[in-house]
Amino acid sequence: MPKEKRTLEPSEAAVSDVVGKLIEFWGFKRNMGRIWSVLYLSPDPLSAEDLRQSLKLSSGAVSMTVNDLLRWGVVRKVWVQGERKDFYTAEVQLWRMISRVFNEREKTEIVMAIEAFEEALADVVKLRSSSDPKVRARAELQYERIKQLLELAKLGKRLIETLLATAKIDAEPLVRFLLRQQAPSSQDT
Amino acid sequence: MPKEKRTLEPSEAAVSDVVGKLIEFWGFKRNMGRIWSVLYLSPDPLSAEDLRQSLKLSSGAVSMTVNDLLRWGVVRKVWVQGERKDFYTAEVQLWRMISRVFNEREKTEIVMAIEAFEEALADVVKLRSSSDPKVRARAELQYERIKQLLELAKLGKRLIETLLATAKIDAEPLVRFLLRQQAPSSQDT
DNA sequence: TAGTTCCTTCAAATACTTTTGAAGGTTCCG
DNA sequence: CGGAACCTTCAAAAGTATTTGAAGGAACTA
Repeated sequence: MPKEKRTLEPSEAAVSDVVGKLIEFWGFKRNMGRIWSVLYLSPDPLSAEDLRQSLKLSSGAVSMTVNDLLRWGVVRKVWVQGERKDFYTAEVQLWRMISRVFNEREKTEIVMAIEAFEEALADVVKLRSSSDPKVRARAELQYERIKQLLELAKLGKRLIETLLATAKIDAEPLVRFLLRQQAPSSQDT
Repeated sequence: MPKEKRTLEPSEAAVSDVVGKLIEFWGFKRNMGRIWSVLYLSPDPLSAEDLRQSLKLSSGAVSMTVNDLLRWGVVRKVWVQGERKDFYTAEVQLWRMISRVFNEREKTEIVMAIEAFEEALADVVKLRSSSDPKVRARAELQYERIKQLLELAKLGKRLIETLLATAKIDAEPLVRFLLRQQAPSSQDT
């Protein structure tokens, strides 16, 4: 059993850093992205110790971060023949991962926003029949504006749902739609 | 000149809190969302002082946050007849706002990721012709995986570009596409 | 049972972000 | 010029989030 392996290739380090940044930008912990990437690029499952060495993390950090990843379903625990410790692999189906996250996080978030906007809208509606013309005018404007927000949120919700459906049926509506778009004039920033 | 106005209606507070949270989730400062919302719901331009009182912020926070919003082009400074201080209004064109942000932030982010993936891919390609079969196999796998990431990133870029185009042409391809989807079975969770 | 190995937990440490408010600058006005 | 109103800046404070590593527990082996 080799016990050497500890450092990442430059390209592996680069990828895990980029994914780490993206994922952080995305609202997760950077190390979640880094660990996932290392697993994703590894031909075989890795142990917590491997990850600890590759990414220079503390044992606690590896344990906690890996558990986060397991909870999000983007990493899996695997049993390796004759090994006592746990090994991990990355979920390689990118769409699946993304849809899981969208479903649990983005969707929840937006659904809550929609509800809140609806409530606010209901409050404002009451004021639209106020006897005070000033109040009425104000309510009228706010009604329109909140409605805009609500519509935007609903549009967002639909976009997310479309993405989710896409991930399930795999590469269906949205992806097709987007791919169809391709080949624009020529500009490439 | 009335000097009373200081507190928000419950519905205003609710909306600004929701938008604040959304915007924070989104990677901006919560107060950016809160201030923008208050302006968005106000029939007329507000001064820094108005904002300070409505949201119980320090003068410094208002100044800095409003400047952030101005820089992002989602709030505008306006001159009010016979007033010495500055007044502000919210950009009300939601699509415009969003597209501006997407263009400056998301797109930059993803373009950088694409470049990094391409570099990593180039590195790995070199190893594909190694004489060591182990190295070769590893490189082969990593090549495929990084390519997947790259493709995903490019898909993301296209999605963003579609959104941007949408905002310009206003309510064109994507919005239509999404609206077309509408009217599913009935569930409204 | 005792000794290993490994994983998890959690309080403390560190690092990062946001907010505050006082100091300083600018503009305007009398 | 002097004072008032306003905006900005920035160092310090407060608040969050992340990371560490030592302690403890579980599972296995001999």
